[in-house]
Amino acid sequence: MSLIDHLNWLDEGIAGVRAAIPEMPEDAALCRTLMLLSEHIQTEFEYKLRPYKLNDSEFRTLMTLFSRPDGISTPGELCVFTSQGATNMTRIANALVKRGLITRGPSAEDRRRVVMQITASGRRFVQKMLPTMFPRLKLIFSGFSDADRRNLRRLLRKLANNLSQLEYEAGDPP
Amino acid sequence: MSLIDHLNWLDEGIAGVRAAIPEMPEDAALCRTLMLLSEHIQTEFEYKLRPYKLNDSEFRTLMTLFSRPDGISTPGELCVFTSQGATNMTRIANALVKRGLITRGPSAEDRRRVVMQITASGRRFVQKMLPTMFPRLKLIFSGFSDADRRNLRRLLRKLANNLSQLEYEAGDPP
DNA sequence: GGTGCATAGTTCACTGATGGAATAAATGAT
DNA sequence: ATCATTTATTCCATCAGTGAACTATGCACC
Repeated sequence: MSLIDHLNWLDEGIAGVRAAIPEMPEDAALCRTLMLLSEHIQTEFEYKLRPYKLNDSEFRTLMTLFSRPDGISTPGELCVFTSQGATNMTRIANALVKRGLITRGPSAEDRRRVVMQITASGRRFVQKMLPTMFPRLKLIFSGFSDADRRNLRRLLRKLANNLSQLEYEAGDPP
Repeated sequence: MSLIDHLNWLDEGIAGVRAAIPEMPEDAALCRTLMLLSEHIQTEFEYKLRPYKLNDSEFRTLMTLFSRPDGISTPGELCVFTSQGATNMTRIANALVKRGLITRGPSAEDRRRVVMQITASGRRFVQKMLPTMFPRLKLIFSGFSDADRRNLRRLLRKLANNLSQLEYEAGDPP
């Protein structure tokens, strides 16, 4: 079943539900569409990462370090940025250290802390691996005008804004 | 860290990567934004489902049956619609049957098949549970004009279209 | 009408990602 | 000096999801 067919079926399903519960907001379809798309993009990412024996959490962690001029961060900080628990971050760090992509050592200033830093080898790895994702990434947005991009960005940010409110109002865990 | 802060940080991160690898498409930020939003929406859904002891896979399966006038489907069909493997669908069906929300029996026409049908109790359950999700769902899209909705839908569909092509061209598993 | 192949579903054993509680080391506050 | 807090790690548990083997049924073809 193609993604488009799936979306069409989704709309039908929502319509079916609304036949029984008319108060159901149609926005549910947009939510599900978003989630379905995200799943596919995620699959796409993991498909490109598999040959490099990286999962997405490890990839995001490595990329966060790569994105910094000094290539440095701490587990606690990376937990926040990559939305991972501390337990996981330890495991991710183990994996990346074992592969020589990062180093891990105690911090000089605060010896409770651990400093993680991308290695030269890690940088080379990213330089080599990342570009292989570009062609398909471009295809995903093929046919998008600059206006489309701006529009999508604006709408997604609007959504993000509302979601933030939501979390605050209800005191949700995440 | 709020979602908006996270998105801003994400943009910075991408900018940092582009400093080292200028060919990196900025669309990566849109991808990640989408994924991040989807995660939050997912969290939101599961937050509302937890009190009912349902996970999202079970919920989607139940809703698919609910959306049909006759409330009937088969495991195979539900696998396609809910993007689950057959093994999982068996487990999901087990869980829903045990709770009396659906029935499961052999098909009359084709005795290889199994027929899953939502029960009256299952319908009542959905009627009671689903509306509790509406208020927050509405908040997520608060401030969205009809034009915004149409626009978002259009752009997401465009994305879906491109993603479909992608899968076809590369012969990916999903 | 029997043989062979395809389909549908289940079972079992496994993986892989994540989470929680308890712990250790270091820091800071009083 | 002591106690609470922060940071990271370890261990154990969970949960969704997967792959391979198996069963039962149906379909096609000769």
